[in-house]
Amino acid sequence: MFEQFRNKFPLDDSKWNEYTSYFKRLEVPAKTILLEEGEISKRLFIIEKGCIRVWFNNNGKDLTTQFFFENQNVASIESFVKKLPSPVFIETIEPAVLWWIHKSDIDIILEEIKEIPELRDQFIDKIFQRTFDYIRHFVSFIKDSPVQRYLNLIEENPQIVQRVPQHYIASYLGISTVHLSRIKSKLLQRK
Amino acid sequence: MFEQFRNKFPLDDSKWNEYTSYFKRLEVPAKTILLEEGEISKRLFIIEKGCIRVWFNNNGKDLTTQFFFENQNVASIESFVKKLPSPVFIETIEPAVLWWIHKSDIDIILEEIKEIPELRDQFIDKIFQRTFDYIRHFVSFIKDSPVQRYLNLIEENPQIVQRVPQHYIASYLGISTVHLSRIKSKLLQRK
DNA sequence: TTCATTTAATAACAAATGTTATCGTCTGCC
DNA sequence: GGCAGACGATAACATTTGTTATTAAATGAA
Repeated sequence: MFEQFRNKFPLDDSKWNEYTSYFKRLEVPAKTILLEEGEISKRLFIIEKGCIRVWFNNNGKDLTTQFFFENQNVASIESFVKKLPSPVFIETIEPAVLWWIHKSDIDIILEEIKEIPELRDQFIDKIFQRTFDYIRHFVSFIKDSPVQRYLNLIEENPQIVQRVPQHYIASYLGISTVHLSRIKSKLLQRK
Repeated sequence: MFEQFRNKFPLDDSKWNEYTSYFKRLEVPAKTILLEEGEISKRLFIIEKGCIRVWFNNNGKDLTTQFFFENQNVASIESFVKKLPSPVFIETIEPAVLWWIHKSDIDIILEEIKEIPELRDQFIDKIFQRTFDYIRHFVSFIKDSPVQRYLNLIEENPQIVQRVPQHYIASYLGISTVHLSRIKSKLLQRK
């Protein structure tokens, strides 16, 4: 699982082995809740196989805010970083193989990593990049119509359209399931 | 201008004086464009007095994405960090007194600061916090109705409602000027 | 002050989107 | 194989929101 990342980290083998040994493997069925709303996020997950959504309950309806797939890492980020109750659920969509690491272990790794300029800068870049991604996502919400957002999704994130049930996608796009269904059928007519 | 921040930075006076000397004062009228769309953002602004908006042109209509007030700092963040053309304009709303620092000077300061654990962690916290703020803002967009978003704005950011022309606020809320006007009059009726 | 410009309110109408309900299909499980 | 539950399409209708046009008020510059 971790070999593919090996060359990204200028660490000697003993450190590398120590760090990877912190991760535990976890196999779960579809619709498994990995983090409850209100719980403090203490585990960071890396997805070996499967797909995960982040969502929250809004007046009885669930709103999905993010999807994650193979090789991505998932946590309720503010809860994880600041030890606050999570505003969201984290739940598998498909049966999944995951690796997770405890917050306290990550903290140990980070303290050490922050002393190595190259890795520290890599870490800072990652946080920045995450911010930029959120900004992009946000801007597309105020800029694009639902139809355009759906077309963007097909273009930029085909995995979501292919692997995720449609009603989750609808709430991710900020529209009702009925409306998404209408959008799809109108797009089909044009072809 | 900078004395108020002095105690936040564990630096000796010589470093402090060097760093603050990088900043230049700038006084501009209302509706001054500080950064053009397409331009690479090379200046970070700190607002001593006045108010600024960040916006972009979407099919002939301008969409405002952010407002900034006294003591906040402003740049087209991804453009500034990655030296890419800015997708947005930065423009004063009121006559303003600003202090700005060149990207190359910030880079010098950051390189030094990253070696001081306390300041480095402060910097990392700032980036995280910015991300969390974007997430919050984004979530309120998919979660709340325009009426609720307007009420939140009054509650959480009264400065915006008080100092910013209403048509900018409308686009910031993701609605038309007419709709915002309707919302206001309906809220007045209820009282 | 005066005039042009900007800003905000409102009405009338159009378009987009949500809601509820129904039906058919698919899927996983016993 | 059959059944319950999940999923998606569609229709009918309701509500929200946008568009365009008009008017009035506020603002700023000469």
